[in-house]
Amino acid sequence: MSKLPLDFYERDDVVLIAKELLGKKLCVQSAEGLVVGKITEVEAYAGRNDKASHARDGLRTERNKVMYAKGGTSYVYLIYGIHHLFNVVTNIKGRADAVLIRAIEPLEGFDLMLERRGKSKVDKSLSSGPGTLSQALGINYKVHNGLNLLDDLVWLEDQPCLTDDQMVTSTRIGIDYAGEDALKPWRFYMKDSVWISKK
DNA sequence: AATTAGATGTTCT
DNA sequence: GAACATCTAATTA
Repeated sequence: MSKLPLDFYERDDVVLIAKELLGKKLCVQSAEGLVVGKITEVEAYAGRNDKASHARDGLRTERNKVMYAKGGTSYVYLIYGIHHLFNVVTNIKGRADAVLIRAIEPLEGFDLMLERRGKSKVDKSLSSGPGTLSQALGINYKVHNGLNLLDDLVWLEDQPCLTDDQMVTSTRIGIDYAGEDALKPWRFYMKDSVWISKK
């Protein structure tokens, strides 16, 4: 039930933090109600030496500037003109690491998620994918970008970490433009979960 | 079951 | 103007 503290986010190892985020609870409060999901799939993006990151080569733009904020900040942006992707900024201020949340298992607020997704049944398609999860949680890049995850709008709650044999490691999705960095094994998902974007 | 195409809008060259 | 950390429906097999 306790929120992840600043210390958790400000460490200098995105890959480790990404792995530890598996199984944690992601909570979003809105006027319509509270929605909670368990994180089942993540990807790590490093501020340095990672061509797949928006912050590659120290690049600083209007869009990615929140990646340089302190750990425990949200980074939400629009992709393909349609989907809102939710990231957790990590590392200290000035170091642009981030973890992309790619899938969740719904825990609370089923009705609200179904309504927002225009669905009538709870199944894998409700929130297994970075775009659909944001829709289910009501995350919008104009509203939820640059928020402090220690506040009461969007936050993460602690849960036991998984062991390495409870997770699967793979390359990241949709970053073919990144050259050899596309081969980095920085995507992690829960082995025994159905709530995964794809194997 | 697997592959393809179209949607959509913001950012960066 | 091209590319983009995607999803879905429609098409092909």
